[in-house]
Amino acid sequence: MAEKPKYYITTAIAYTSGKPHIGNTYEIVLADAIARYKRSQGYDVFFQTGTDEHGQKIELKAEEAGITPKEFVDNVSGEIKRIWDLMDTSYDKFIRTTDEQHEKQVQKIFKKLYDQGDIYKGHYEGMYCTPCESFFTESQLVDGKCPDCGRPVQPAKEEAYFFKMSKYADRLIDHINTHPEFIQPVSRKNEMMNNFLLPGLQDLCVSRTSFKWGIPVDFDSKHVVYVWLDALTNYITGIGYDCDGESSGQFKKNWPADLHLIGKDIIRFHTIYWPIFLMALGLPLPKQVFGHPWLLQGDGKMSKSKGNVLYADELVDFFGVDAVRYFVLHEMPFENDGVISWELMVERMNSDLANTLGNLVNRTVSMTNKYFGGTVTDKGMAEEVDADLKAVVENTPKAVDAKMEDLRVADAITEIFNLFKRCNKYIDETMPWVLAKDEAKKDRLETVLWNLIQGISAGAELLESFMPSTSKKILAQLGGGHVTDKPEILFQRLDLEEVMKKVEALHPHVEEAEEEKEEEAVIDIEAKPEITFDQFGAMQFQVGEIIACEEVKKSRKLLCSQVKIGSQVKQIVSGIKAHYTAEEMVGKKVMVLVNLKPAKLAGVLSEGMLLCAEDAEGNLALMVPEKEMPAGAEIC
RNA sequence: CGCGGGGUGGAGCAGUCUGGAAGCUCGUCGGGCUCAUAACCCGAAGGUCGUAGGUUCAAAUCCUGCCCCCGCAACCA
Repeated sequence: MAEKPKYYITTAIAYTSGKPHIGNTYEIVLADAIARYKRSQGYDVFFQTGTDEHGQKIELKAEEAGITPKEFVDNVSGEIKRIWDLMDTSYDKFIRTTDEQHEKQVQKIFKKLYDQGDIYKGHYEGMYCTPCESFFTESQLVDGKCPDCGRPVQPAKEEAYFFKMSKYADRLIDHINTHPEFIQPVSRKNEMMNNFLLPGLQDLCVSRTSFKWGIPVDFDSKHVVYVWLDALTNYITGIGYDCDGESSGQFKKNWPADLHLIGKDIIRFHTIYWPIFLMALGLPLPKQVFGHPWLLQGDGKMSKSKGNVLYADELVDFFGVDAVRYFVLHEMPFENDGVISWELMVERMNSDLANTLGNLVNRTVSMTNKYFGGTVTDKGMAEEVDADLKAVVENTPKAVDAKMEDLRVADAITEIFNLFKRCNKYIDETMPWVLAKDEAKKDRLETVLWNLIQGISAGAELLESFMPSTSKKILAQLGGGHVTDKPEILFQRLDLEEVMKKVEALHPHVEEAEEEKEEEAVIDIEAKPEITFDQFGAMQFQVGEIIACEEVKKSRKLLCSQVKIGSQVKQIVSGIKAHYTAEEMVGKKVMVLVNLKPAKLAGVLSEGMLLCAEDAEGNLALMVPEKEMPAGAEIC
């Protein structure tokens, strides 16, 4: 009565700031394929996904939309769940970080870690955006600026709770070294070690006071729990972890997780902070974290501003659920980013799904109907050519298994399609239509069709993990020897031009973007709150003459200029190396914000700011006076 | 000298750890076949494996320099 081995797999929980694009959707489909495969192998699988719903960004988005944060996340979380369901994913639990059970546990965990001295109160020094009244970590900055309003941020302090990362660093380093499979792909391991662990881990700030939409620290109501401590714990709270030792049987059975499937951008959180939190809680670490690559749009990264974002539901409208599943799983290599575009999608659809697979099923069903009225059995008239087919049929499950063991899902699918190709070849080798003309070869013909049906069925069964409904449809059509009388077209070939026309109708942006360049580009940026004249008056602008300029060593973007303003000379560092050389800076008269608090950039003191205009591509242009003006002239 | 990944026929990728005749899918061209969704099968053309050197009997693979691209990190005051 050996129990089936358990397998606990999770995806990262999706952040509810907006509708997920195909890249996000890839992750859930990948996880689903692995979960289904493990189930088919007899594992007792628990598959968890969900949504991460706290944080300032959401608070702001809700405000913009004029609804409460809860209403906002209810909407988006519902939308995400709808897409996960649309993609036919077989998750067992969809957790939301706003679930009462989760929130309660996070509070308890925070308290426990505080009581045992892993969390202490201190001061947070981070980058502060004054207009937005928000702190950001370096990693949240967009191009070094405030991710919300795009303005520069300043270093500042606020009271905060910290987690003593350093206390557990050695244990983590040891764990990573002794468990080479822990971080996948292995190339990521070095990145984590060299960048974060070996130089010494800094303590992590685990609370915020600058916004409200989070789980409150119950013993200090000014603070909410930092989103990562909140989000990561979903992996244990979702299966019934209890901080007071009352964890559910489900938790005891499933933890530690066998696989955390995440995007490569958040590997750091999952291979450093999360393990350390677990150590602090006295829990075992997950067995494996796999940071999968990204799906990118052909002509550059997906971004909403470029208008080239692909959404799962839109793709499904064009191609159907299983075709989209097939594409994302097949096109995504193991270690490098994959590419998706309408053209590639149509190509895969036509060549793999319609031609190789769909047509194979269709021709097999047709022949079985035509020659045997829809029913064949094994007549045992084997010939030499059958051997190779049978060998492939027999070996494919093993090959698939080997690939899946290494999480090489794309390769596993390729193995299955190789089987289908082999079946197509078998038809040409045996030429059933020739056999059909000779009554004496009737039994041989029936054997051939039987072999074919066996082969295709074997492939279809393997396909269940990847394209569940297609798998069912094929098996139903073949019926183990009693085929349907009318083969249903599994995948209809698509005409690329027609598809592109429809896409064009849906997304006219491509043309618009070109027109914008020809006519005159206009840029709308997010409006900032109104300021008073006094606030404006607080800023002092003057004309400055650049008398010397050099590149800042060890920096990619910075130029350090000596700027003459009246009789004094200020040193100003600017991130404009990509747009101006040091030589061409010298002699320019530019607009300078003079009374900005000095700060160090790359260790170099900067005592002001050179003002630039920036276009949509991030090109910069220094502001220069339209007429000759002396250095030091006030700008008002 | 911050860390790391990448540059392989027209397109998208494997191969690099463990040197030994450059592979897959699509596209192109030619042939075959007609059961099938103008599908299927066979064959061919097409690559100095980013670049310059080095090690070796032998280098896409190992070593060194350089040039591009991309992540992370950082520093766009």
